[in-house]
Amino acid sequence: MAGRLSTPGTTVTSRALALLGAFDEDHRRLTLTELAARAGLPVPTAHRLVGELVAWGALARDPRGRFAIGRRLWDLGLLAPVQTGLRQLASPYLHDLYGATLDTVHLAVRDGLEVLYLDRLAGNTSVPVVSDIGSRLPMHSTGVGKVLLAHAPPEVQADVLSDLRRITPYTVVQPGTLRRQLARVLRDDYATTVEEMSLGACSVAVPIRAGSDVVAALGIVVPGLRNDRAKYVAALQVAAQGVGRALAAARRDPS
Amino acid sequence: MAGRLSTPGTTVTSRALALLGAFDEDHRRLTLTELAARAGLPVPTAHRLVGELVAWGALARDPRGRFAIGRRLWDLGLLAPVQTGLRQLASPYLHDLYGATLDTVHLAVRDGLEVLYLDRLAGNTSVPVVSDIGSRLPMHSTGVGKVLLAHAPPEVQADVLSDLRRITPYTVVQPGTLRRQLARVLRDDYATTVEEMSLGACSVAVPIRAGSDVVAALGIVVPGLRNDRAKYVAALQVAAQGVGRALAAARRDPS
DNA sequence: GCGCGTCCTTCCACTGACCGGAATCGTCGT
DNA sequence: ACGACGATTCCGGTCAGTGGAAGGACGCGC
Repeated sequence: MAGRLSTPGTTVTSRALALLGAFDEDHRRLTLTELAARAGLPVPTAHRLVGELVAWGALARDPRGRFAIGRRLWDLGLLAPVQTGLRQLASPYLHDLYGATLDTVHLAVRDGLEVLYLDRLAGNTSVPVVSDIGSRLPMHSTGVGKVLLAHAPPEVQADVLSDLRRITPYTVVQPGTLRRQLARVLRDDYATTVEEMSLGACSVAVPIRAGSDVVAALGIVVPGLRNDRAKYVAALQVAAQGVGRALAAARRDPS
Repeated sequence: MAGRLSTPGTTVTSRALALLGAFDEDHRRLTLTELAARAGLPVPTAHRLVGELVAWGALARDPRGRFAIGRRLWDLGLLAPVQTGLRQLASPYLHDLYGATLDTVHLAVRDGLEVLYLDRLAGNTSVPVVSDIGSRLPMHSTGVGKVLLAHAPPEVQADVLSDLRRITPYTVVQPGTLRRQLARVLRDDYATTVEEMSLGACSVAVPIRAGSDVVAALGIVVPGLRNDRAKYVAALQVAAQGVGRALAAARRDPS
């Protein structure tokens, strides 16, 4: 009366990964039962797998017996190639930029149809900023997103343009309007948003290039854009070019 | 003539984890064959498991067909509880400190018998700094290490004191000397090093407290320590107290 | 062009590691 | 004391995983 009832086709590995996938921004700590439910596994099965994950250090138990992502996965995550390298290289330039403006500064790359934020220096202003390191936001409503979208392959652009969600009253939801904006981004080599992601927040962003490819974007969030737009664009471009040169230098050296 | 020859006791999960564990600081990119060898698995077995890991996003293939840690593991790593929370909370204070001094600033915790660096703002000076985010260094030769060691449980202190590796000619390798320094750290509430980790680099560090527990350390690396030591200590303590207050506030609020 | 070395991928029959319902064991709150 | 809930342990049936062998896909030297 025992036997295996798991739906065929499910591998052990995929189950272990499902357990890891049960954690997200809003669920950093889970009990075994929650974990099993979120991963779609029976409790005893989850128990055994989780035991192995904990033994290895992928998960950890907190004092209350709940589970969380372990330190070893944190270590591994830092080894992820593109992000870490880029983040480390760009870090000093981000700080320079932050020092010069004291506004919130972002480093982001495209991940599928979204923007992935690799780093953020939080400005001390009270501008509402929703991004956070590791978070993803839509491309059509952020400065860095527009830059990355403008340089993305046509099929990505088409996918994004076909589903423009409204986020604030000022979000651009007309494909035609956005397409025109993207053309302008290519021409001017920078993008802006005005309260399109959150009210009271405007942004300017520029591309970061490795050779001729756009590999990331650098952005700044400010309370408003008056006549000082040129100042921000200039500071951003200096920083972006610095990162680009550092990237090129690093690419020649190791790999 | 097929059959299973794997040594009994090895689980699928442990093999998948062994594959992840094959990556480290010096091996960020591996071919399938290297991966299999480092994980101690036959190539076909590694091939199948790696396929699942890639499908899930734990690993990624680069253009040359080699494997590396994937973006999804990077995401997960950011969810690791202690570090992320502390890092996020401390971030603005680190930036303030960096802005005030323009020297390299560190946030670190104790991990076993070593110091684990959670964050670093790289100063633009040319002081040789060996630490990096996620890296581990010995406790007896770094400023943050001495702070954390001074507040560590006696058995940890004993373990560390029993094996003081020499790193530079100035590294403290006499247990008695270090013990006296630790006592002074407790009295003065800050620690210093003078070229004990790398030549040309000195450091000052202070503890970060949550309540009365020391949970982390804040340090700064400078080219030399003259009469300005007091200035650094004061700046560090202001920042550390700020982080401590933020920690206390955060602890009251959510979980 | 051709042989050779290296690495990647597919195949497939055997079998022991995994599965999960059921039962047991804490540990709460009432 | 008792019920409710979650964490553990048990254990026999079975199928997912195993890995040697064979087949490709390159790249390189001659």
